[in-house]
Amino acid sequence: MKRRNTPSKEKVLSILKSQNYAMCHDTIAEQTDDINRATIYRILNQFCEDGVAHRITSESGKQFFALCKSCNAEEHHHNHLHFQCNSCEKVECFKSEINISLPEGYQIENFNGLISGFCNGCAPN
Amino acid sequence: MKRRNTPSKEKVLSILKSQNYAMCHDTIAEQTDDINRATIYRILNQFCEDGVAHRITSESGKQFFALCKSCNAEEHHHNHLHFQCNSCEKVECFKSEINISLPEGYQIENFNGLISGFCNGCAPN
DNA sequence: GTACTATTGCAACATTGTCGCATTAATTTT
DNA sequence: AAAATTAATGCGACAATGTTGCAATAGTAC
Repeated sequence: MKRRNTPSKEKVLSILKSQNYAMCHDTIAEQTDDINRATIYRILNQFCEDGVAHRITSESGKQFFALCKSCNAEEHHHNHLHFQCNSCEKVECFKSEINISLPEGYQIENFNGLISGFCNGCAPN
Repeated sequence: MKRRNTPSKEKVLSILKSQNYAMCHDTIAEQTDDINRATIYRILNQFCEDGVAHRITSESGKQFFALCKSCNAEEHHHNHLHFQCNSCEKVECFKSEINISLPEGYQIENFNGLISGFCNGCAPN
């Protein structure tokens, strides 16, 4: 299925690009002119399939999306950790890749690693 | 608030004990005699508060619960990775603790690390 | 046994994401 | 440039999962 370029996709992409944080659906929606909910979800899912963005599932189960640096539809490398602040709820990507070793016979498809706590700005004291 | 011991709690605890895997709400529910949905959720949340169990959020956002080895209400240590098989959907705890280092000023409250892929039994060839 | 209050069941609700289908519009073909 | 093809969209309904308020029930301490 060949992708088409549309104003909605460009808009969502530019919103993702404009932030240094991973974003969730509703934050993205706030910044658009009434793109339909379902459409935003579909666009985000497409971005993940195409290696444009990656998905982070937060502890509450909510999905966040961040642009990929060097992925494409064939190769995703997301063995980095994410951090979500329990106060401001922002989700950010940490740089360092973590080393994953699996037991014999296991195959990895994806890694979702999320630290939660308090970020620099929100930490008490 | 002082905890009380009830048949429902004992039942849920014994179910968790009986498995080497983390379990989700519906798998637990299947093994009980009609304990109310909400009650099971409340019991599981209590176990997490009390350091009896820990919660793993799967990629789809669904919660899984596994017994803690050496936690209590004050101290939880769950810097280990979990693995969910995309085929049989079982969630297991891996032994090795991972080393988490945070930027200056950040505070960790919890870590949710989930590898997904195919387990030994389900991996294609 | 009584008093106190944690726990339970029930029903309603909240949140988040998905899906089918008719319509619209991006892209290719003529 | 017009027609044809089909991906993308909007809408509404739905699914899945978890939470909450409230009245009834049942542990626990005395």
